[in-house]
Amino acid sequence: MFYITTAIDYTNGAPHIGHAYEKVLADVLARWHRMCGEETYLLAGVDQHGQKVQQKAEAAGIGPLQYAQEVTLKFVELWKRLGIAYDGWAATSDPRHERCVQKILTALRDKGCLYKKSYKGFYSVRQEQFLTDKERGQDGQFGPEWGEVIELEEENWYFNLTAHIPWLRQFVTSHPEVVTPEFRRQDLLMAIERSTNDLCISRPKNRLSWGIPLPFDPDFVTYVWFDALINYISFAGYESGGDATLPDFKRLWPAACEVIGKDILIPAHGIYWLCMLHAMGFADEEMPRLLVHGWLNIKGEKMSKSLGNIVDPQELCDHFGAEALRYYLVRDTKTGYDSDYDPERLRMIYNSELANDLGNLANRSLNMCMRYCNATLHTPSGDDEPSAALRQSLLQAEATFIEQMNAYNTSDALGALHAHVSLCNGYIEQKQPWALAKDPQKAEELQRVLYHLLESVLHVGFLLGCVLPEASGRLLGQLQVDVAGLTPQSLAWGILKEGHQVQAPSPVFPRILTPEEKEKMAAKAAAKAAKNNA
RNA sequence: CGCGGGAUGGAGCAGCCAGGUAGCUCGUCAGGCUCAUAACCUGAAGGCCGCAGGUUCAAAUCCUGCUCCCGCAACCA
Repeated sequence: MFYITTAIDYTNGAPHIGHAYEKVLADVLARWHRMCGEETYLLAGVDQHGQKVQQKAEAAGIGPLQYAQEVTLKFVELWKRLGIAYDGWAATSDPRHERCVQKILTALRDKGCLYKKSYKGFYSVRQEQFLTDKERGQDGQFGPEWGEVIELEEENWYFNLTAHIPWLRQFVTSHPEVVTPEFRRQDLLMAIERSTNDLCISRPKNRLSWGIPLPFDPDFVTYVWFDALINYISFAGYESGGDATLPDFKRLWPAACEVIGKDILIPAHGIYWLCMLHAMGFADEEMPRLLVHGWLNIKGEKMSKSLGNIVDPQELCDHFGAEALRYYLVRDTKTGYDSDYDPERLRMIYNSELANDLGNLANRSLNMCMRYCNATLHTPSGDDEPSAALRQSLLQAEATFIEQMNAYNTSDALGALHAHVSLCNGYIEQKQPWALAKDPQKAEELQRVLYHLLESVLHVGFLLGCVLPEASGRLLGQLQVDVAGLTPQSLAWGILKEGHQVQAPSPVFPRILTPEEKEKMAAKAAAKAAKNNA
């Protein structure tokens, strides 16, 4: 079982390109494992509670649930548009989740992991939060942005996080596979050394009402992380009491891959979450594995509302198509590292690798098959050096693809496929099938060439299915092959059978044109029309 | 001296760990081909591999120092 989760997105604003990247990455990995014949479960969802949602809802003059649901809809629409095929949906206002959170809280309190204590400090009424020295300005005072600052004493519930830190240190040290990439694990190890405080897990209701009430102290709601992180197990069926609408926890857990951003590794997932699970009684081998991705910057700058450089993924889909965006995101980003979003690169990579190289390869190969061989393929008899080299190249590309996908390295995996596509285009120049077609003596060689090309397109098109499900389907449709039951591991040369019939091609990856190019094309078409009329 | 990442032809990157002709994608220029989505193939131009030292027969690669850029800096409830 490959149980893969994504960070649940906070519903205080519309999704941006960074949200899209994470879901696309997770979806590609999930589709990859499904394709390999592994039972797979992809969980996505939204984090709906908390102060920011409450504030935004108040500003909008509606209830927090309604506000959260409206924003949730934007996420759901985007995932649909991007083809994110999740099996479970984790919305934290779901009663099944709330029940689970409360069960866990009760169990932890009974175990003695939670305690209540009082805290006194400076509190900003306007921002509704306690302030620390970090918020003080140069002059040592709290700035005007905090409004009225008062001293306040408040009781709250705490989780005995520090009691679990020695275990965590030992666990993360001795299990390097728990965090990918490795340099993030180093960050985590350093952060663990700085973890010296317990975690406050409640908010008084008079301050924050939009949350899950503590089952043993109704004046408080649950702190948002203690609520949100639990989604990974609550929606996997943990302590569900046999709820048939939820999966069987024993089958799913532990998560093979929790996809998160670098911003929430420390402290949320790397420290809180692992310690929470440990406190609940999960053993070392029941801990999830974290896949930490980087951020998308916009032309070298951090994406932020104040810079006004937020990129709307829906608009990108309108412009370039959802699959072009999917390909770009997982091809141009080295998993784990930051990358720079640039629509010019999107266009460039799509046009070059998909339209010009793969799409055109499929198109020209199919077309030659139609023209020269009556749409009929024949298994090759005889061999030659370039054809043998092509088969070797394909074998190599597939091995690399499998290896890199399993290592979450989508970019190099796709790069390997593209390398083979390039080789195929060179092979065509070398063999010149249009010349072979003119010589009846060369019929056998011609058939061999076309067979090698289409078998290649078939293999590449099939593997690409985890990134471009729709385009892959159309490609395979034109080849008239059914890949049901096929896995990357069982992919062997010779899927196309003697006498196989193919379809007339139509471009699977139409070029994305710039406005200038479009104009040029239109002018040319007009000139042609005028000529035809004359 | 807080931690980490980076500086490689016009752009984006690989190579560095295990020193030995500087490679890839895009762009530019020139050819070729005509099956194809103004696509494809071949070739060329373009880099003192951030700076300065050192080790070595040999340094983008190892060591030392420096400059510049970029993140992170938990807890702050």
